[in-house]
Amino acid sequence: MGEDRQGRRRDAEATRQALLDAAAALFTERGYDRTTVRAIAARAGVNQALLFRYFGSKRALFGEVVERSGHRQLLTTQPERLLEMALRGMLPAGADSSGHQALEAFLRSTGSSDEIDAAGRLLGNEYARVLESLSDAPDAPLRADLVLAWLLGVGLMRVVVRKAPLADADPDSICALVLPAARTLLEGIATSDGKTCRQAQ
Amino acid sequence: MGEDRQGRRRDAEATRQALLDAAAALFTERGYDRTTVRAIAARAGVNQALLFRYFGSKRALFGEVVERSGHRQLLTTQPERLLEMALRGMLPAGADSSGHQALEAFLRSTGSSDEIDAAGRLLGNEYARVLESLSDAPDAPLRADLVLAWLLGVGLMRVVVRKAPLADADPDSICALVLPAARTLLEGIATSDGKTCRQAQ
DNA sequence: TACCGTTGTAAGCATGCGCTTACAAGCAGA
DNA sequence: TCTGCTTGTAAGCGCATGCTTACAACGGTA
Repeated sequence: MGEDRQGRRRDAEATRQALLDAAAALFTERGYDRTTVRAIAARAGVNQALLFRYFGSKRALFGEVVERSGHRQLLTTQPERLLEMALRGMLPAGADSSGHQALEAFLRSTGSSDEIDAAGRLLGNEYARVLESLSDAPDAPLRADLVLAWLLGVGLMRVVVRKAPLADADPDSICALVLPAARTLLEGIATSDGKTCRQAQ
Repeated sequence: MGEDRQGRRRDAEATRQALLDAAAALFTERGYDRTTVRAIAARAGVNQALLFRYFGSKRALFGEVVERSGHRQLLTTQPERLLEMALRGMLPAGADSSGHQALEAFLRSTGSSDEIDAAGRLLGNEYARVLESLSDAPDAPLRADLVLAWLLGVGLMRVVVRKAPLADADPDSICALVLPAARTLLEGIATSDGKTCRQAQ
């Protein structure tokens, strides 16, 4: 354990980044509650007192982590591809485990505290706004939320509950089932009584 | 606070039930980590040492709670109605807050520990088996998991993240959007290329 | 070289947690 | 009434946590 940390021995910015990276990794792996400041400092190869010097508190650190990786991914993904990218980000089969790390970190941290949930709400708002832009329906915001809920639910079952067969299914099969349904939901035209025009047979 | 607890002053079965009820309520409200054994005992109006006498550990208590309310709901709901009942159970607008409490308790507790996740997996298996029976598709188990994931995701956004507009939408609107799509997913026949037969308009 | 703010360190404080222990009070059978 | 098991209680143990403090080492500047 303990990352590199070679180079200049005294470099505030470098240790800040090391802490940020270590925190992102641990929050993603274990969630907020089960990640201790001692573990973060240890993985970063840094004295834990520095964590408080640079970030003030564990919660503030979490906020910076989510904000950083959340924005980073949203900004580099084009809207039409967000749905698939986010879904595949929930399916840690591919090597690109860093993709949409923020969603996973948040997923493992739900219910830890009101501030954590609030941070998640902000992140969710950004994702929803993008998804919403893909829909013409009058209730597009609600539809976007439902799609986002599905993404989170799949992630929940897959990475934290690890329930078979979902946890073992290959990403392509999942995408083949989820993406068309999600797109239908986003694109579907609502009738006056609130039901989608497609009947439930 | 402290529930009734009148009647016989010394009644092991009654205090066991009081603890079970208090634990169910608190786990549902706050999740596993944020619920303390002291709080459970206090709400039950019982000395906390008794909790350990009767259940051995906090985790064992959680297991009994989930098993009890999970089974109870599953046994009293007919398969065809499970989907709607479980979904509405996630939307705590109606007064029937006790419905599918187990799913909500689990939802707020994900990631607390491996044993907790395992308990959730067992519960999920039971729900999935019922949902799966509604589908004729060859990959019915996976489809059932995806539907269950959606239910959990909606609950996550609604009760723990409380993200608008999903959190504020009325249950009927949500059902009108989710149920047809979920039923389509369950009933839909997969074509050779993996897309459902119903086209996206 | 002498200084001084910045960066790093070791130790510990206060708190809340799950859980245990030692003991009192109630109740049943003799 | 006496005995012995069951039920309830008060106190606290040991530990891990987030966070703080007092101090040492470094390195640029004068």
